[in-house]
Amino acid sequence: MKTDTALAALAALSHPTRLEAFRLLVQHEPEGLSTGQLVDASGLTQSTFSTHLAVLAKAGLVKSEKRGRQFIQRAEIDALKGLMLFLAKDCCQGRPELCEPLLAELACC
Amino acid sequence: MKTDTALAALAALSHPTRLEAFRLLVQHEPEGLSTGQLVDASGLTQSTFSTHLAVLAKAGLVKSEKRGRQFIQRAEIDALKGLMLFLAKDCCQGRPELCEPLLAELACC
DNA sequence: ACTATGTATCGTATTTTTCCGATGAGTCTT
DNA sequence: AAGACTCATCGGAAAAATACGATACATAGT
Repeated sequence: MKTDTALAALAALSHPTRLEAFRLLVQHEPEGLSTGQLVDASGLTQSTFSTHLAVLAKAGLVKSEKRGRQFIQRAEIDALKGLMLFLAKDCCQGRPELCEPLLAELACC
Repeated sequence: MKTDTALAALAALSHPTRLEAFRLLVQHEPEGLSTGQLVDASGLTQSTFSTHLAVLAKAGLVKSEKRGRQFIQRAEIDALKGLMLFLAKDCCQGRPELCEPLLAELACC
């Protein structure tokens, strides 16, 4: 994952509304949720949430698929994976010993 | 890791200057780097970089230790670990099967 | 065709972030 | 004690993010 991509993903997830939406979408993999359901869950205006969604989409964290007259939003697990790998490489590259405890904790889930 | 902590960490890392500084500090674990060295590497003004550093510190990603008249900055690997666990739990909790490929890739480092 | 529905986009006001120079508070050297 | 050094913080300007209502556009149902 390129640095710019990681930066966009970090920025996208650094907002409460967007992080919550993304987590919600991850929980609803692989069926996804319609934009309207996400708007309802957010408690925000439709237009405001739409711009948030656009940020997530631009960062590659969410993909939408048109179904009828609504859009089904789905979390891009691969993008999350890519972001985590990017972060992990910060400590793993050159310093593998720093990451072993991390991997041990991750293995628990 | 609490959601607010994760949000602060994500926001802190979502800026090019701060991400680069953090990666630099991780590479220099456990000796750390002085604030001045980080300023030089950033190419920014001392004051501007200082505010960036404060963001990283507030998010718990960097700890500083006074040594003589300079401050030695060190990356808080545990905070990074916590953030990665936070992100991992998004997909692992309830959906362990989504994380297995992630763990496989992480194991490579 | 007409109307209702679901969502994106535009325009804009408010807030927040980001950047800088200047200043201030410690610390070392002489 | 004086001067040089390291870094944080303040004040303010410029840029970006965030929120909203209004509008536009496509699709579904009648």
